[in-house]
Amino acid sequence: MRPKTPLTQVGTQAESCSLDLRLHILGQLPFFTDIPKQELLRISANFIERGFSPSQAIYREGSQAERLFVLADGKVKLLKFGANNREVLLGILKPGEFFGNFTYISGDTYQETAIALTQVCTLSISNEDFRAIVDRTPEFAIRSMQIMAARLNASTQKVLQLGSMSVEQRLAFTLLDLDKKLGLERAGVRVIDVPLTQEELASMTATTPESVSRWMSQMRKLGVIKSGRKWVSLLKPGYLQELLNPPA
Amino acid sequence: MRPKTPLTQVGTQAESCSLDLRLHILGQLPFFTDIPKQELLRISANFIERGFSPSQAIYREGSQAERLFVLADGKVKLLKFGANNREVLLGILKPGEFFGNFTYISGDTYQETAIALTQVCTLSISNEDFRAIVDRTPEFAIRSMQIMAARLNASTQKVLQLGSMSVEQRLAFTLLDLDKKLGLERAGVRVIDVPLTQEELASMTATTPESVSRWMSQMRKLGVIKSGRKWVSLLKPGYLQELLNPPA
DNA sequence: CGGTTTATTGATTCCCGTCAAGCAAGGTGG
DNA sequence: CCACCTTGCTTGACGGGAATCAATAAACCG
Repeated sequence: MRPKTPLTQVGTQAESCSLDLRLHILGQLPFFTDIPKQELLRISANFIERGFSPSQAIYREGSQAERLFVLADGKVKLLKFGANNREVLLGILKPGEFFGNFTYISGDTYQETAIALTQVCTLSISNEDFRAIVDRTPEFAIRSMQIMAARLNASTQKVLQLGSMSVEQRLAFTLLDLDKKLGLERAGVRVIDVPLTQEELASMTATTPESVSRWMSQMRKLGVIKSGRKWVSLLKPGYLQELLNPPA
Repeated sequence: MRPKTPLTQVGTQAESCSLDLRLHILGQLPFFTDIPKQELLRISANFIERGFSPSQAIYREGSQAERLFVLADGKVKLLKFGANNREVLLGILKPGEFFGNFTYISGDTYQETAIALTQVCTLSISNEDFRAIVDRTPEFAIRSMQIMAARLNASTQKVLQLGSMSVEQRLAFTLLDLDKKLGLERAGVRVIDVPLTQEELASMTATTPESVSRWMSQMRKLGVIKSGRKWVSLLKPGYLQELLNPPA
């Protein structure tokens, strides 16, 4: 009933990632298409890479926001502390996504905490370098705005979710969302490829670990999902989708 | 117990605002400080103005997103439909704020609906003109990003609110927030200067009109607030602030 | 002044959070 | 390889906060 984790495993490597990776990663980002090759080389020279181990903080809410990060490898969670000592999980990032400081307002601080969920490799650029690039590459500015717009939409989506759905719907929605973003085929079965505890799932959906567990047990009995310690797999996404539609 | 509305009244004027307003409004925006005078003139020439009556839609979620708006006068609400036919109020804008389409992705649509709460005057610029300005004014791009970052923070704040507070706390928080943003002194009393129904307040806080009414009745008995049809006034903001702190 | 919108209040139901106890999995070290 | 300990998951019992249903009243508008 509870198989071993089917998620992508990463050996406990050194906490840094290969230099080769840098240009490769950056060059493939949709973000940089349309950016002249020469400019790209210049830009990539400004990035530095760094590795992190699972559960290690990449930066914390409130500390000096000095860099803009690109996730090169692994998974990262963004979170923030809310009222009543509750931790709210804002989102999960996969390779290629940007996080950290987008704006460069002198003296500004990070608005949330970023923590590695797996072995992680990041590329990052300083505020100053970022600003310099924007100044000489309008296309870069537009792209940045598009990314921020996408992030804003995602956040708005979360507001909608929390503001209009029941716990069950939020869970269904969140699993479908995670599957769409992080799902992959593993031995012929769809798996959400990120190690999430039920407590983390609870803090994503504004509920409690107990409620998550109860609901997942139920879904497991119905054959809608499979799950184990820190992993979930969707067998009948259609069933979850149904839950989101008004019941009549 | 229920005095007449103490809010700012605007006569039912023509649905447009004076041409003089244009440069005046734009010139005073923090957004445009640091932008060369000459460029500012050029930019302002691209804006067109338009007026709206209370409850009139400025644009709707899903329709072609063609313009970026600046609110010149009046109050606007942004909303979106969530699950279970529930309407979620995302925010309230006051003069000087930007809304509409920030990004110019061809074929993109507005992500939310904007509705006038009062008589409203807007200035707006087309996607193309906006793009042209960004291309030749990096400072403008940075400013835009800062605005988007601020919007993202506000949205994140709302996620935190919905994800970690009780109904009572959300109401207290929301009133304090509205007061900070839209509060003014009227006959020696602080008033939240925007006509909001309890239903709208409910859709801002993810609760029901009944719960809002009950809580407000209670607060009124305690002398914490005064309220009437479509208006609220905070007498003891400190009391509301207390509600937000962990009860021990 | 009639009609519509908005606010109030009570009765009732139920979702889901809290508290509590026990179990399974995984990692570590002897 | 097993004992041990930590971390994560499961399940039950219980209570309360808040949604729902329903009816009335007050405020506003033409």
